[in-house]
Amino acid sequence: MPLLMLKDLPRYECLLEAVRRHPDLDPSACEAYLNLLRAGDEAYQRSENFLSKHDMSPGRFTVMMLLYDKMAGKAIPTTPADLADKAGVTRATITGLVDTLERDGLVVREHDPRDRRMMLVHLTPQGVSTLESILPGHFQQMAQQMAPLSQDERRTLVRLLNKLIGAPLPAAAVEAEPAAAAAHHS
Amino acid sequence: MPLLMLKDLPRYECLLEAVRRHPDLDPSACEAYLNLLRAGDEAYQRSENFLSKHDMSPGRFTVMMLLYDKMAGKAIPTTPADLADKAGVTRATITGLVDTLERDGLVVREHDPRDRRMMLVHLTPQGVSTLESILPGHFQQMAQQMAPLSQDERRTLVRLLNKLIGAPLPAAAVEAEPAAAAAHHS
DNA sequence: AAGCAATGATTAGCCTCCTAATTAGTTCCT
DNA sequence: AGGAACTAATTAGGAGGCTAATCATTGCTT
Repeated sequence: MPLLMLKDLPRYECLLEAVRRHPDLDPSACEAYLNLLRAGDEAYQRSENFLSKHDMSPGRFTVMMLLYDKMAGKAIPTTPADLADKAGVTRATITGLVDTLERDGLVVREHDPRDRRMMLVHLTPQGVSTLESILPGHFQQMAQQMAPLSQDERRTLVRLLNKLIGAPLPAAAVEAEPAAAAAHHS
Repeated sequence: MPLLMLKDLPRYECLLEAVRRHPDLDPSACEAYLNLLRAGDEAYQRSENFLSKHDMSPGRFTVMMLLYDKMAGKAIPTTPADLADKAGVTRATITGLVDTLERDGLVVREHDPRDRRMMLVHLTPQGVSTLESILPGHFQQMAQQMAPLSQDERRTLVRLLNKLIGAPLPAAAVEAEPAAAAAHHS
């Protein structure tokens, strides 16, 4: 949830004024950027707030969703490394999340019999039923958050956001950074 | 930076398929929601990444910006409570951030002479110059992130996001309220 | 067959955020 | 004047991120 942002976004006129002292400031970019962060943060926090009522955090929920076979309602055994990869966090983070999920009886770890370096994590029956008790509310919650937009507006929003997602940064201009972070070496 | 989300967003067909088992799922809402979170997170992380090169975090940066008089380039003394309020975090969080900023010589704390319960935090000259050395890059960074969108698209995006920001939640339905989905009482 | 590099998971230590409890100082009320 | 109630800031402890270092197992190489 940790965003930490301005509670009140600056008005557009203020941005225009600020350009006088800061010629690098692009008012329309800044406005779009701040609103994007604000909207994303708000959506995130609302979900987090919903999940917390079920003793769940976004991280825990994500892990459980990854272990859950949506169609069959079954548990899929998965390695921590795979979970980390799919969730987009480090393995160390997965270790911590699985620790608490296991403590709460929602998942179990066991050694992969073929390669004892690996663990296999999967939902317990209790984990499955807990997850299934949360999902309907979670879906409703998403639907409510997007309720202010019509189908058409949602399509437009998705189209615009997709222009931003994964857009390659000019990299050179962001900072003198030769071939480091943007490279394909994750 | 802590978001923890699916690295690969589900394709729309998958969402349609999932509706079969989960009737509460609204595919277009879900798609819009996931893309919003993804785009917001990506923008946030890029900024965080930029700031970290200057030994700065979003939290530290926000505090410094709040202490900075944009027009005059001066330091504005502010109480921790006021900072917490404007930044949208708790006072305890501000205490921690100001601790490290003070340790690094970027801000100073002093007692308010009128009311010794209160502290006044303000930027040091070093804090001002550090901030001013970061700002141009920060502004460029925002501009680059929004570069894929035209002026018109930015306006549209802001308009759509504003429909979401601060939209009142039906509240009743978000709470644990299973069957009565259609009934919105307030 | 023994050693060494690679791979998977964990641990350790740090940061930012939270809530709840504590400490310090002010104000208000007889 | 002396407490009671309030308000500001901090501390304590927890969660979830991160990176870097460590431990365990595998498998390759000689």
